Amino acid sequence: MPEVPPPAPTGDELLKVLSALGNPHRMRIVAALMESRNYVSALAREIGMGRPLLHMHLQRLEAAGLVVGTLELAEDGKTMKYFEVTPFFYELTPHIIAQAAATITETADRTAKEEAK
Amino acid sequence: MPEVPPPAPTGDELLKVLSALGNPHRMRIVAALMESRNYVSALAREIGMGRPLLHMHLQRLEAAGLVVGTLELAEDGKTMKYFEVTPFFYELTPHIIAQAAATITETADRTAKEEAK
DNA sequence: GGCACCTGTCAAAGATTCCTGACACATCTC
DNA sequence: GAGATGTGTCAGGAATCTTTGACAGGTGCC
Repeated sequence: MPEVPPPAPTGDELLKVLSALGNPHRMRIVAALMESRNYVSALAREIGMGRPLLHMHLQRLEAAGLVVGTLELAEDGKTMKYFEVTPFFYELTPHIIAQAAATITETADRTAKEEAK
Repeated sequence: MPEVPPPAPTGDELLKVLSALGNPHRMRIVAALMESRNYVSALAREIGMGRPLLHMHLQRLEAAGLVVGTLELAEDGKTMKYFEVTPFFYELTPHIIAQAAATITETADRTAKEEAK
C-alpha cells in the first residue's frame, strides 16, 4: 500500500510549529535533545541557559507537539522531567501554506495566554 | 535521472523562513498571492491592511525568499510593484532542524537590522 | 539541621515585532 | 493646479516575546 498523502496541518497548528521552530534557541534545544533525551536542569547546563528560560522554551515546543516531557522518578527519589523530540514531519510549500492560512481561527492569536485547555 | 536528495538549508536560512511564515498575516499574504500575483496597494485593499504594514511583511517574506517583487511599468505610466510567491519547498524533521541548528551564525540574530547586504 | 539537587512559577526589566499616521516623490486625468 | 493612484520611508506608540533573579516545594545525604 502506498504512503498516505501528505496530511494538511491546520493553520493554528502550523502556526504554532513554525513560530516555535523559528527561534535560534529552540532550534538548538531540539538539536540537543536529538542526540539524547535529557532532563531540564542538565539540559540547561549543557546549552548554557537559565532554567526558567529553558522551561519556557520547552513549553512552547511541547505545545507545538515537537517534543514531549515525562516526569520520571530517579532511583534516588528525585523527580526529574525528561524531554525528547517527537518524530515530527512537516512540508512547507505555497499550497500547504495557503491551505493552512484558510483555517486560521484567529483564536490562535489571542488564546495563547488563556491556553489552559 | 532521480530526484535530488532533500537539500539541507542553512540555519540562518531556515530561521528566516520559519519566522517569516510563522505569522498569521504573512500566511494570508502568501495565500492571497497564490491565486494571483498582485501589486502592493491592491493587495493591501484586498486583505484589509495598511500599506506600510503590508510593505514590511512583504519585505520579510522576500528576504526569506518566499516571494519576489518586480517593479513594473503599467500602460498608464504608473510604476507598480508586483509580488508573486516562489515555488519554495522545505521539509521539517528533527534531523533537518538539528543540522540547521549547527549552522547558525549568530549573526542572523543581530544582523537583521544591518541587513543592507 | 544544613546542603545539594530536582521541579515549578512569578514579577519586572529588556529587546523585538507589529501597526498606524504623516510625509515625500512620480504620473496621468480633469 | 487639484485630485486620484502608485511607490517608499520614518517616527512613535502598542503589543509580544525573551530573559533574569527570587521564591516555594520536594527528596536524599552528611
